[in-house]
Amino acid sequence: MASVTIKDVAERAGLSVATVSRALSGRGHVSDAARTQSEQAARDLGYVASYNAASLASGRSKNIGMVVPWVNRWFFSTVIETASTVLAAEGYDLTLYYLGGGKRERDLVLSDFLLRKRIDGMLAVALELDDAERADLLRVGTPIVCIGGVIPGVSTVSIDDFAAARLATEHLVALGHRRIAHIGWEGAGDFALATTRQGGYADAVRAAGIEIVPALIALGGFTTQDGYAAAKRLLADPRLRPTAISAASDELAIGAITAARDLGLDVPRDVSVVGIDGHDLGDVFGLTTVDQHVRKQATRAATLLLRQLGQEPDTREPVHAEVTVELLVRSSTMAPRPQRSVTG
Amino acid sequence: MASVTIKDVAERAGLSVATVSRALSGRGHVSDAARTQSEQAARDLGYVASYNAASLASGRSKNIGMVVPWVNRWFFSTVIETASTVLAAEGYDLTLYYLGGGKRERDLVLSDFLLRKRIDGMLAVALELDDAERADLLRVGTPIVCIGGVIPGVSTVSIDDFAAARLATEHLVALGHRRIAHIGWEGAGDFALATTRQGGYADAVRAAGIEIVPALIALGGFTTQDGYAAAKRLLADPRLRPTAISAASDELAIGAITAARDLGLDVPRDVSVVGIDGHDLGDVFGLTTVDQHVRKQATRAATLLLRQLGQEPDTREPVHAEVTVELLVRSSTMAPRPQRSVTG
DNA sequence: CCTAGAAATGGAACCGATTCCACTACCTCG
DNA sequence: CGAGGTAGTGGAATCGGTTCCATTTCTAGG
Repeated sequence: MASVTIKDVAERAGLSVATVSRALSGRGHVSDAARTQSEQAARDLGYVASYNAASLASGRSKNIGMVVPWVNRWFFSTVIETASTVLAAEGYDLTLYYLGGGKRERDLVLSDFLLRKRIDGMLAVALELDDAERADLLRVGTPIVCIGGVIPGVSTVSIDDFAAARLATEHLVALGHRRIAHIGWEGAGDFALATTRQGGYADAVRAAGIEIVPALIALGGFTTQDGYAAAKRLLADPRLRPTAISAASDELAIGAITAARDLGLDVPRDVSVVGIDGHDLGDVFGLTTVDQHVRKQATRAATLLLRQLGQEPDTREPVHAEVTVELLVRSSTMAPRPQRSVTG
Repeated sequence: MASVTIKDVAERAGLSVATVSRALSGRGHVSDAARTQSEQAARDLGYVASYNAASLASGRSKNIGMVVPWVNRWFFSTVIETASTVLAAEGYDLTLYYLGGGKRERDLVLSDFLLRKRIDGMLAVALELDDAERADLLRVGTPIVCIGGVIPGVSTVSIDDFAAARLATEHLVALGHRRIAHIGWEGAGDFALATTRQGGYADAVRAAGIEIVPALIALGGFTTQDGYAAAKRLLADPRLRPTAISAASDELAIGAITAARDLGLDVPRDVSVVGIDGHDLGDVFGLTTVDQHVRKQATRAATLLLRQLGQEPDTREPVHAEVTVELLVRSSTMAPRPQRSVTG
């Protein structure tokens, strides 16, 4: 009820409030004796500093805001878990701002919550900003690190989406595939990744001297269900069927594999499938993929943000870190079967 | 930089700080004129109240803490998304405490963060407490609502795990299965669900006059990978093979379905699989399951917590809400094939 | 031996809101 | 017409820390 304050601790320790504050927070000069007594008294009374009072007085809140467009998708939940662990180790809490609701919620989060002084810094995951929003955020001066997508003026950690998709698709090309489909998403809203992954696919196909066939490109949502539906459409007609699918994410790829099986097709004998992510389930599905080392990205982003918090505001410089991706060959890809229809 | 405070707003509106505070927070009596002026001035200046200052003064922080043992699992990420949406609509932020790290992190969260006065209330997901921890939490007096698992003295929203597992297993029994395996987890740590789901399975089997075969019960982790591994073991030997699997979660069930397919078995012809959850992917995998209406559980828990926050501390009574489950029959279950070896 | 500078400490201002209290102006009811 | 309430408002205390500033003590350098 009547919670224990720093005053109580000071009284018990026989010291002033100021000294106890310095002793417990580790700022300023305090004798060993004073430190020991303060700590002992705090422990005896079960004292924990009120974050609100400390924040108000010091301007530091020991809290990081994290903006995510989804939680219930592998990439995002993995980033949340990883970043949370890194931040917790440094004594930071993590307040989650989920943009699921739509445009109104999005505006509210972006315009309000940075101003409320509840957070010291912000981790934004796969957030695409328009110019006005970007200007607003920069004006506030709160350190921001984005994961996924490069935003000018804001520190970012990301992969080269274009290169990742090209790497995945080149793997199929190298195996001898000529009829390669793409399952991905439209480049819109919060998703800057979009166009670039589709671009990487197109680049690899074109570089192999293969013509782009619009009918082999299925753009839609991000979920496994979307991948399933897209693959069902792509694989429906045996005459038009691609021999391989390059998916923009592992979730789409897993959906595609499931769809192929439901159509009675064997993966990889009838159709090869490659994804991008390094999804935990890739193992179970034998999925060949381009690992984007999500945990490393998240760790690096959190670490970068913490480092920027330690710097003077005017010495902070936007940093762009790029994590290298890696092709992980498993059992969902192989050379296409020789087809009579192709060459007499 | 020099952020705008309530004082600035008061000056611009030509009112006292006290009146502006009342006008903007909606507490106490304020004339329409004063309200309008305050709001206008606040808008002009782009004023947003500092949550820290408001919390310190009022004792209300407009922030809810959410304790989760995982983020990267369907049940948990779905609860997070849903609760976040409900809370945001009422102006509450959500601070996430991820217990992934282990015992030390867990202790830290439970002993520290409630005392820091950063949160008004707590949503705990699938958290099992020992007596000492429970006593500690109750002493603090912060409203708590748990999702999954019933804790005495604390409000909970949950399903009847025992009944859910029995319902799933009874479905298999009704189809004529006699050799029914169970994939689940040990009842330990944060997981009170455990024993009861296993219990429901056992109860249904026993009620059908079938003897429990220990070799048909595979207990392990919670992930799809775990389900895959367990099913591979259970289905390996054709002579010992069960005709149906009752899994304690949809993720385990999806792993089991994948394992069966990899073994060249047809689901449901060779082996039926049923899960518990209502997982979004159930559709794609044609999974028969017991839907536990996770979003409804999360909504109810968040709503309940908000209601308790509105009540006087001494009028709060622990509430136990139970959400009813529902069998969802899809295509992963059917009657077993007649087997020569069984009867003549 | 004297003095500059660092270490150690306490008093008090301060962070930015909320809310208690006192006061005035009006209403209403007996 | 006077008493009791309620609406509307501002001044000032308050929440619980942090940190500036002043003071004292100690150490080291000249």
